Amino acid sequence: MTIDTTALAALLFPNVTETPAEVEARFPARNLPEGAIVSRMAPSPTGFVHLGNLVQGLTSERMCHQSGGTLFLRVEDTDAKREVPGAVEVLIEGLKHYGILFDEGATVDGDNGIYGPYRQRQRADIYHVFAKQLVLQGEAYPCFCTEEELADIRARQEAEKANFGYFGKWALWRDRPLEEIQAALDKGLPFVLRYRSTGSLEHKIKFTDLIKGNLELTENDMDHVLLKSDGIPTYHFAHAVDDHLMHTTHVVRGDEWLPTLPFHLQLFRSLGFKPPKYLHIGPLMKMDGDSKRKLSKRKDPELALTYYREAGFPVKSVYEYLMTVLNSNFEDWRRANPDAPIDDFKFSYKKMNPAGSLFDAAKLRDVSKNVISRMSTEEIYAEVTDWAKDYDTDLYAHLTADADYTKKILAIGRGGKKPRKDFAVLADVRPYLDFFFDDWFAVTDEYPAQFDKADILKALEGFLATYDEADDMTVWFDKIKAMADGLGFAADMKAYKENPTAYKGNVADISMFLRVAVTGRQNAPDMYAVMHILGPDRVKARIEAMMNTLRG
RNA sequence: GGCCCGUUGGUCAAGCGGUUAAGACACCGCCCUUUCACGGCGGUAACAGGAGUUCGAUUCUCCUACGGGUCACCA
Repeated sequence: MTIDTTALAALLFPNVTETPAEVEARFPARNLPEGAIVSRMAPSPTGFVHLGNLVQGLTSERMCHQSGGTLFLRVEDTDAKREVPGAVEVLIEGLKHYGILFDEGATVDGDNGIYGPYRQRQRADIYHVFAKQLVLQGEAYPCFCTEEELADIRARQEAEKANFGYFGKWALWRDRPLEEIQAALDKGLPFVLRYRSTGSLEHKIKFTDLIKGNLELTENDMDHVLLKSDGIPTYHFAHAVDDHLMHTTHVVRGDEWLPTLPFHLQLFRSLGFKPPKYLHIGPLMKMDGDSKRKLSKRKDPELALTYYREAGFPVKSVYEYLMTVLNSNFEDWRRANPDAPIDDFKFSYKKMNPAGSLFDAAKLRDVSKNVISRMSTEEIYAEVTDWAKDYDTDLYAHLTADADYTKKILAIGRGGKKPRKDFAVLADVRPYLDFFFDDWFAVTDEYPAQFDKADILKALEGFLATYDEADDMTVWFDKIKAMADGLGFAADMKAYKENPTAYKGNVADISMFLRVAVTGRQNAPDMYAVMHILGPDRVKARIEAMMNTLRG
């Protein structure tokens, strides 16, 4: 049975007057150098940006910008039900925060570029032109099935152990005569537009994915929905139309799209479009008990980018961590070029792993430690104050009260070949430097029990007796050694190790006595530097306070 | 259940027919060191299993197992 497609198209799209060719003329080819890659990020505005978005975005961004191409942002807001108010802004700001720079596309204020609108809901007219074309070609038809009918089909398929879906004999409206469609329309029944698939499960298609390699997939035999009852397209249809009109050359997306790829290819062919190249990325997984599973938005807070921001991971850290996951040679490159800007790294999709990878929080911390250790004093200061302003206002107040003082602290052991690596996250800064602030500093007398209080007192006294801030480090430490010797503590570590029982302790212990008095703890950065930053008055005051405590 | 993808040490991950199977994180030991943070040296630890193809398979093919994904008017 054949149907009059011209009549059907007129019935379904009475207001569509533009032709596909006219629409195409509004989206001219891009004027870009040979080999330039055009790609996009096409997230749906669900209210937050997640790690997967960033992985995909980073890949697209590197490919576009390293090839002299264009990266644009398209908002896939086709699902009105899931729309979260303000989500587009959250999305754009979030991506900007992580340094994904778009050349074109949706912005907070509107659109930037000639291939817009870049919000799909605003492109309804465009999709309708192509939908009408498919109807005319006999490759699309309206379906008036209700939710109940669809559920019933599914139930019967389950009972029969048949494949699920709307296809073949289950496709109730696939071959209805025009009169019935007309009647349903007259009744004002809602309908969706479906693709009339001629594919078969018996047929395989060969396909080359840039990450997964050569694939053999089964043809699509399902009559998927093209336009929803509100006239807005599904992802599939919007993808084909938009990426064609916007001249996308490469599509980077999660491999959960692989099963629908045959359908997408089918659509491109029906529409007469050349499909883009595809890169399907494996999912990010996490350990859940004994098994791996894909990171889930609902269960895993660490999927949201805001989680890392709150925890105090600098943007650069997250970026570099992701780069180590995406391109395995990145770490080698970074070791060889510790100070090079990350943009100098030659990113290659060929180095990407076809399998999903487990998100490794320990590795992230390690990468972050290195990233932060490489920052200049100014940079770490800016990073930590920026973070503290939002997440630790008390710390922020302390850090900014005297910026020069704070910078001196942050400068300890910074620079040089073996910089200190104290911070994995910016939140680590507070416990690291709290003792530099008098209102945070607390006197403790928690000395290990094996030491005699009298010796500790004598050491503190002895130190104060000869302390001169003008001493250079060698002189300063020689004085401590001399004092240690006088108290029966070994000044020379080697001598001590050879015969530990001959001494009450060693110079390390003496240093520890001072350290506890001055910093309130047994572990701290270099004491010489610490004392110089605190200044002689405070050093003295703290040591004296400790002596009073010890005397009871 | 159908279809699809994947599987190298605890984790990330090189390798792309012949290697003593890299490296990083984590872990352990030693060294350096006035503590810590670094740094150096070393160590434990892997090709899921089985058939083929081949002179030779981690690399190619098939089967099984396991893991993951997908089968919406969500993307």
